[in-house]
Amino acid sequence: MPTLQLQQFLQSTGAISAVQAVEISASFSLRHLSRHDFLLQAGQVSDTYFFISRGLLRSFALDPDGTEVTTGLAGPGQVVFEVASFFNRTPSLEYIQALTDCEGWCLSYQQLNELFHARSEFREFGRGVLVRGFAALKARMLATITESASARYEHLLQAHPELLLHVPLKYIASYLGITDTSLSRIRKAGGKK
Amino acid sequence: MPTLQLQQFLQSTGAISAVQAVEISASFSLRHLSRHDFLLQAGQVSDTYFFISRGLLRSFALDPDGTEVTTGLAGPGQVVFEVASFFNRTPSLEYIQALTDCEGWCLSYQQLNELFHARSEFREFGRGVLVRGFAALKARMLATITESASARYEHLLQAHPELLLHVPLKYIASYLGITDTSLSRIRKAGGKK
DNA sequence: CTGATTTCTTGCCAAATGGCAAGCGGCAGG
DNA sequence: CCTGCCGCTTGCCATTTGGCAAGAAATCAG
Repeated sequence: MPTLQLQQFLQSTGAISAVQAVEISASFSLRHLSRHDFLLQAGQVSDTYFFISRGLLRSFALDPDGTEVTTGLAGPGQVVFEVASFFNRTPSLEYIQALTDCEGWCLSYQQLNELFHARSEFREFGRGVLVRGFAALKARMLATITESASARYEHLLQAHPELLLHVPLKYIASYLGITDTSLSRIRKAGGKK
Repeated sequence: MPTLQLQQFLQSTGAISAVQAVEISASFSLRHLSRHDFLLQAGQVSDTYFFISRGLLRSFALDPDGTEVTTGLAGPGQVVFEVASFFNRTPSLEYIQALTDCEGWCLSYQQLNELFHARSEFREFGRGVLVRGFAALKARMLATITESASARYEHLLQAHPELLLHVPLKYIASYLGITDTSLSRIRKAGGKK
């Protein structure tokens, strides 16, 4: 099984050795998602810790009016799951949906917990993933406050140009905190910021 | 020592029993901060896991222009530390400063890690704290995108009316993602949102 | 292949927010 | 005291962003 990407990911926090990564990766199971499939729906308890090896996923919530708000975008090399729902075993407020056909490796809550108990290095890794996600969200929050919409768009493009190929404009817009109309105008204005 | 608040906090995630809370709380040491003291400065490695028993603290970052942006506000019953710096042992990008005289209980990184190794229930607790903080930040991010500035202000007031007493307007404004001028106008407009 | 839907753009105007500067009032330190 | 800084407000106007609607373009499903 081509678990190389997964093994590299397991080593990415520095807590897990190459040998350990091979052993741990054996606990994951392969899963495919078709475009538009939901990995998680609001009301369910998130029970899949999903490492993406191929494809793009989007998480979103509904605001009081029922409008979808994109809360996250993820591609190969990232894990997706709803942190609060997964660890607290509470119903999720968010949806996670495949934007393209996807392939990845997953663990259930129970499997992850068993690994946590059995392997302290995997615990460390798990914490590292949480901390990384936390820091990324803080950075995004800060950018939302300090940068203009067009600057945030430019940065997203530089960091993840692949998104533009498969993610409808409106999803990117709500991720950036603006409307699709505004994003269209920002793109028209082009490089001149 | 009046560690009651701390013990209650330790029990708040459900992972730690009352008896365990008493034992664990003994590892914390009391610390006082005077108004304007820094618990952490940018460039330092966050090494204090600080549970607030009295007083208010503010965390902030500097944007490229050198303007302070309030990234967090915390009071009694909350812990403050810079997650990424603390766990990754990297220099912090943020400052944490006392807005009023403060009292609280703290652990160093080493002490916290020793407790993690010695006590699985404290590990669970630690994860719970991280997850809680993560969920709170996600909620704040979502509100920043979906709600108007005045709505965000009203909600902050309802949730933490005590802040208004000790936190200068400009700090609250940058926490909400607006200028102090705009916040002043929002307050003038009053209840009518 | 083709009709239907979704996605994207654009024009017009309104609403929200920012930038700057002046002014006021209180509080702190000399 | 009294003086100076700090915090807050306010007026004026510019900029950003949103709401709505129409139309063009791309994409999807049968």
